[in-house]
Amino acid sequence: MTAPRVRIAPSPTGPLHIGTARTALFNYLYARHTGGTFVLRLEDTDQARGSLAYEKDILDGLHWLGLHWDEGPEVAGEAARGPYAPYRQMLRLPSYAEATERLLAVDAAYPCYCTPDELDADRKAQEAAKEPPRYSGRCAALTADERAARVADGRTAAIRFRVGSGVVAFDDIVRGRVEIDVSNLGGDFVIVRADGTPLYNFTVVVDDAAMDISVVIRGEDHLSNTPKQILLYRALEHPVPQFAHLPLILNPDRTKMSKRKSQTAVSDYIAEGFIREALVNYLALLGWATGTEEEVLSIDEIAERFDLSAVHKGGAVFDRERLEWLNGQWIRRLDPDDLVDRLRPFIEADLAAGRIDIAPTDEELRALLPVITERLPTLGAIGDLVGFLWVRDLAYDPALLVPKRWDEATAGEALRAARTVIAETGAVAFEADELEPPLRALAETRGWKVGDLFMAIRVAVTGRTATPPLFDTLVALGRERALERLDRAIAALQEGSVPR
RNA sequence: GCCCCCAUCGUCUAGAGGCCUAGGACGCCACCCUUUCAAGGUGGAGAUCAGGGGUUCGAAUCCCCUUGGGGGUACCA
Repeated sequence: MTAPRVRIAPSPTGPLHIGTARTALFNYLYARHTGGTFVLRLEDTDQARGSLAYEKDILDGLHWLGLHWDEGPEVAGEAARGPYAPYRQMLRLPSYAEATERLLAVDAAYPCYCTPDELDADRKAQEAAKEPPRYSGRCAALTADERAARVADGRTAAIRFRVGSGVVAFDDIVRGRVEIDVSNLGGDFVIVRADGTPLYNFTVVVDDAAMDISVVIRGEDHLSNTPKQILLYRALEHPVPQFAHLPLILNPDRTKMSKRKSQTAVSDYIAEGFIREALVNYLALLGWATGTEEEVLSIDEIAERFDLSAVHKGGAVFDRERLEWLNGQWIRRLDPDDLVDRLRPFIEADLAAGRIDIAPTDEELRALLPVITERLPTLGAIGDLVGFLWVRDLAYDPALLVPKRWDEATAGEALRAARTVIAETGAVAFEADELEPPLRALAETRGWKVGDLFMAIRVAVTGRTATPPLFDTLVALGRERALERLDRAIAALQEGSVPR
């Protein structure tokens, strides 16, 4: 058996969808596992809905995920590669025309002059009669003279494919044997619009045949298209590829995942700070499992274990909580320098949005890593976590400076005492190990709970009650700025501006 | 309506006739660790395997029916 050829064929009618990414991933995994070829083809014939911006979003997203294709079109400065070019449908128009001629020549297809109004009326009548909608076959047996008459009438023709009769069966790699009676296909279907542009069911077959695609891996929503396509393969006298229909990714209400009910754009996940390792890991485990208890796996480890026939048949609800957990797992596994690089764009974004005033240097960020990695569910959480380090003026409710067990006077006194200790200690070496013992000693001699003292200091220097470890935070802030913030907190308490 | 597909904890899943009084993970709860928050560790609640019939010495696993859910029914992809 020769190496399989698989493909992802996105249509640039919207940003890269999670579902498309998952289908691309499974194709990629199958290709890598079997030593096959992964092809990218752009289905850009829907000129009305498609756009270049979407095209870029899709390609960028695929690249970002690490789903690099072996063959594909020229895009964003990248040259086309592969022996089956072109890899975009608008450039393949002649091949559809040629295929159409072949079908017409053997009468496997015929021109249909029905107007939209006629078709509409047919459909309505069928609906009223409680019959399943199907093409009436009005133009199926027109004589040459009758056709000529309609052309003379100025009518243009769509091309319909003769569906015939019988049962189409195929062995789906994930679903097993599927059989559909051709009489349920809705009659002869249109393959070329009256304006001459080809339709999906036709172009996929012509392209997949031309590109020698041997395994078609796609979403379950295409299952019912498959018999039509098999009929087309036969009429075109091309071997029928294998099919594998993947279970759908679902909204929480178990309907097909949609923009209306879920976050579906991959770019939105990227913008939130999900990392590719996590998204790939998560998506691969939606509808498929290794059969072992391994859960956190790299794309290469997954490719090694991947088995299309073990893919589930039932749909899977997209669970963001689990994705976040995996994201945390992967963030903690990242190499520190890599993490600094990946964090950078999020810091820049915070800066641009005015959420912070100063950007840390790589060294500063790197030093912070040990205390922030385990607190980062997403990269985008960096600002929430330690943004207080990079703002000039801290804004917070002074009431937070007073721990539950204390009153304002105690808080003020504690902060003054702490300030003195920190000022003295820091003069030698401003390090966590140097700061902690004297502050603990202070709490002890005064009979304060360490937690209370530390909390007062924490709020004074960060403006928040939940932060990374206090002493690391003080060090990251620097001696001068820490003292400055303590002074401001003390002043705030003295002004009596703390509502109880 | 018609056609097709599917069905194990809330969610993702293991399970391919006896190893299952159904295992893991996320989430949830408790405890431990602990200056807060996380992370980590330990433990717990949570599924009569949709229901009913078969087949079999034996069924979550095989067959049938019912129910429920989903997908498709375009001169969209």
